[in-house]
Amino acid sequence: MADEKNLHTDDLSLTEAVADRIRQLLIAGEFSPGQKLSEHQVSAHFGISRNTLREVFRLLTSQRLLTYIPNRGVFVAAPDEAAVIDIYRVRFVLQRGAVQAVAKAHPTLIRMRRLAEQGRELARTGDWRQVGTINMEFHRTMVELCDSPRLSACFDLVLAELRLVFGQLEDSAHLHEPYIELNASLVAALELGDTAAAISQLEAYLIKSERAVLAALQRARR
Amino acid sequence: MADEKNLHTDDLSLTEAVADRIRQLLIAGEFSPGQKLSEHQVSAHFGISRNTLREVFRLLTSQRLLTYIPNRGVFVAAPDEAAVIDIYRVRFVLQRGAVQAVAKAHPTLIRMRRLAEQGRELARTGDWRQVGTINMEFHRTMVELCDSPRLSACFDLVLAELRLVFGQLEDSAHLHEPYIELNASLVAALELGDTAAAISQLEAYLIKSERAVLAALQRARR
DNA sequence: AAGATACATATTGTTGAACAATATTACTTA
DNA sequence: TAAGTAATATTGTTCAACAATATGTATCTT
Repeated sequence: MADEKNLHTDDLSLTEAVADRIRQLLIAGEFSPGQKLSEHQVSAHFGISRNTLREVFRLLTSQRLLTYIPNRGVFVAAPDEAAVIDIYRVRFVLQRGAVQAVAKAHPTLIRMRRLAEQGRELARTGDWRQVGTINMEFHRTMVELCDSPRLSACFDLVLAELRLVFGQLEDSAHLHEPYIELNASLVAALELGDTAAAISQLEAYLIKSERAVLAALQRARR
Repeated sequence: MADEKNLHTDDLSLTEAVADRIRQLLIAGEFSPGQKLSEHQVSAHFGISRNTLREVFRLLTSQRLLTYIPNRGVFVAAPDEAAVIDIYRVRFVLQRGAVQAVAKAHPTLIRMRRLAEQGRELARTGDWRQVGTINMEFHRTMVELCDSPRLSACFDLVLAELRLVFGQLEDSAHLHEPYIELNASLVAALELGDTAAAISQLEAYLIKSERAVLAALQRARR
């Protein structure tokens, strides 16, 4: 891979800039799970010192994107089946919490509707990568219904982990396809204030999605 | 304050050991909120290098116990009213999620019952610091009903933040007193499998507790 | 006296080299 | 082949240095 240097900008410290960049790469699946990241190599690659890189590693480790083994170094996280199950458990609790917390006519609902429609359009064009991005954004927005920065931060972490899983899969492309319609009807239920319906839609979505991810993960591990 | 050195042990890296120690101090209210922590001073205090300390700061910042302002340094977090409100929002979503997720006769229920009783006994002795610790432990355990390491981790973060708030208060002593009985009846409802009752107990608890903390915080800020 | 300016000082941001402690690899020998 | 040992590489941590930014102080102006 070609070296990347001068990531430093005015508003972002070098540490944060490199952390953002590595997070990007991780989410995009540019590393293989479990791969070792040597301090020497990586610091040379980004043209930064080992000391600075170690701060970066601490940051990403606290976000569960890297795994840290004392005296052995830092490795790309390799979420296994248990991790996926746990991630979906978090999603269920947080997203159900959002549905139960939403006041009818919450302004954020409008953004959700727009994203749901955007997903539909993109699905027609067949740009599945984009569909995935929009789908994630849809669910992120759902959690913002809670108006809770801490819940949103927690949710962002697990979504990033989930993207790490997607990066491991060969065929993550169609993983979002069947859910576009579910998103739309979920929004509809929320707009009507029909909490019970929204929850069952959500639960259906999460169960299906979890199964698909687990299956794809097992296929990939073969 | 007397210097503390040689925190290094076999199983804990120096960075982690110092992070743990500072977290302890923060939770115990040994620093004042908003207080600046200078790299020079603190690294000298613990007998570690600035580089290592910076890793520590990154860890604690990611746990919201410290606040980081670029080029200005690191400060003890000073959770305000908005933070408290948000913390209780997280608690409600996570703990309600736990109540809704619990299978009857979950082994963890036994630990909750034991903690509830322990709280009762300690209340009689009047050791309010211990009562507070046990109460926290009770609620931590409740979230463990989810069997989700990620949810527990998230909950641990907000509980630590909450303790930071307590540290700011003059009279945090009796802040746990009225809730001991509520904890006991909450366990009772869970053991009976009466989810609805458990949720309303929980909600009552959280609302009262939130109000008390907010009031005490405003008093302390005066 | 209040406010702006410029200088001096302290703090943070980052680096590179160094060395001890721990892992990994390669090699030797039974 | 297996075990043991030496050689090598990597991590853990420190230190000293310097640039960039922030803070404090003395000075000047009106």
